[in-house]
Amino acid sequence: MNKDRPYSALVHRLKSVGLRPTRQRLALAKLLFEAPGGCDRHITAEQLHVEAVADNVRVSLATIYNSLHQFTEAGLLREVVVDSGRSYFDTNVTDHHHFYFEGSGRLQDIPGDMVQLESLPTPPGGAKVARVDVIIRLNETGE
Amino acid sequence: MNKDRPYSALVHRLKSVGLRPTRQRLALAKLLFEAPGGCDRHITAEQLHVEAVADNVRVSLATIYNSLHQFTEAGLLREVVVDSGRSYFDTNVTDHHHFYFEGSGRLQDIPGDMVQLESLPTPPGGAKVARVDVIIRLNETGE
DNA sequence: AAATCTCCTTAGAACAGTTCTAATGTATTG
DNA sequence: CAATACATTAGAACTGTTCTAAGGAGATTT
Repeated sequence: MNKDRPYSALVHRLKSVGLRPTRQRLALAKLLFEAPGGCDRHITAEQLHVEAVADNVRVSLATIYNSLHQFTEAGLLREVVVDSGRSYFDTNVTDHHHFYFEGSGRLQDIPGDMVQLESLPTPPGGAKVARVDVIIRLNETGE
Repeated sequence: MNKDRPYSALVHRLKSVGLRPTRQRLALAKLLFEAPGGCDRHITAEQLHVEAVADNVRVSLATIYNSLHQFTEAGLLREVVVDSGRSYFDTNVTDHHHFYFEGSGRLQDIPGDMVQLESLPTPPGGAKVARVDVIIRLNETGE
């Protein structure tokens, strides 16, 4: 498809959410959204930093955190909290839930329509539901 | 075998899960399980430490962490992960879920039977379901 | 392209929550 | 009561994240 042409899909994507398409943001967006294999990713800041460095992208950890938060703010990523002390960022921003492998710390998507919630209780005190997270915590047996 | 006088229900409770009823553990158990009001609690290590000190219980933060983990291990507490960077411990170990007020960081129980999950997907690779967490994240409107 | 403005990136320090260490203290056992 | 095994402690260390202040780079105007 298109390579590093000035107006690649990523440049557009960043601009459309009000973010300047800087070198760092583009490189990170490429790693996040155009990973080989194209599947959805669950990545920590540290992991993304390692990937960036391995890909000869000179980027500081601070920028990784800045970018991840900006992308999340812009709706390009979703933050998943399953483990205190680590934040995962999910490139799948559609409605879905997660398996969490407690042994390895790995996350796996569950399509939204595979978990049916009924009789959701009314939020107290006029609060609005921001999101419903369903996390199925798994213990690896063997593997 | 009848050496233990029923000095308190808490002593018994600790012994029955294989924990020595030391002063510190007893004091913390009292704060956790016999709080005035008797309602279920969602507490962080730091909060419990403040309460202990306020109650003239001399206990170090390290012991708070040790005890919270031991209690959790023993099934007396349940750890709830809703926010990376903070661990909540829940005195309600029955099957239930949570409202999470994102603004204030407050947790509120939802009885287990008020959330009906159907068509739970099969865990991949022969993994066992350890627990299913449902977290309804709320935005406070007003206040 | 130069000037300019604004935003971005950076290294390292700072920070919060948690765990570790190793010395001392205490409940239990014999 | 002595011996033993486990518990507690203060503080250091560690991890993941955020902050700071200075220089760098994209956008805009000339």
